[in-house]
Amino acid sequence: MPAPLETCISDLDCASSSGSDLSGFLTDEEDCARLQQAASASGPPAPARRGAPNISRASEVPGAQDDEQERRRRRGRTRVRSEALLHSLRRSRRVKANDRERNRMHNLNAALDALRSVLPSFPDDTKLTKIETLRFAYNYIWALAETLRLADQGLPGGGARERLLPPQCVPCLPGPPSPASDAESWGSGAAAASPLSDPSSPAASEDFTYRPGDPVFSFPSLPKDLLHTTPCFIPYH
DNA sequence: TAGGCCATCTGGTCCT
DNA sequence: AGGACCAGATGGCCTA
Repeated sequence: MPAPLETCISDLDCASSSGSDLSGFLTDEEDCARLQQAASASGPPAPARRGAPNISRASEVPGAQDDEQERRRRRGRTRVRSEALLHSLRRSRRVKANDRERNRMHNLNAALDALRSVLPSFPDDTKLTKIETLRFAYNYIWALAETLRLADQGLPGGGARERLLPPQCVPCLPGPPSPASDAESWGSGAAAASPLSDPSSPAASEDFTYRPGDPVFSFPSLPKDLLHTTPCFIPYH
């Protein structure tokens, strides 16, 4: 036979697993108040009360046996209350931890959004998934670094950087897509298109799969061979 | 309807 | 002790 307090606690447990919206969730104070109210309302354990007159006050029924019963009842009440408060404390900590975790994930998502915003994308309303954002950022950084490296090799003195990567091209280089020509320049697919000479290329180790027709980012001023070794792409959604 | 993506909850672990 | 971080579980939403 479930006591009111147990019912109350199980209600709280149910609330904790009910889903994402915590707007209707009990606050810590509400938890405590509710639990304490339930504990006091439930009074002594049911078996002690059953079928007996009110003998809760020791002064009314003197005697060692009754005193012992009263002590047991009090111990029981104390134990129930401490368990309830412990439960409430745990619950309160859990709710706070959930809140922190939610904020942490929101911050992480905000950082991902910031990363998306500096990555070239096409079409404009395409939103990269998290994993796509990370992979593409990896590729993009690799491509820019490779651009600088080749520029330095070809045109020592540093002027090449500005010529190859004018400010307006960083970070949004793409321009109008030309899937057909790009796909052609990539060959018939990722595997066919990338006889990668550079093992450090992201494409050499990742499962990037480019399909003909996918929008491909082309770097207008990049050497052609860099295009072949730089699988920057945005997959269709 | 299955699969992918995502948000959230949760308990464990590590760090300050 | 409390917070940050992490990974697993779960359920909702969307799309092919």
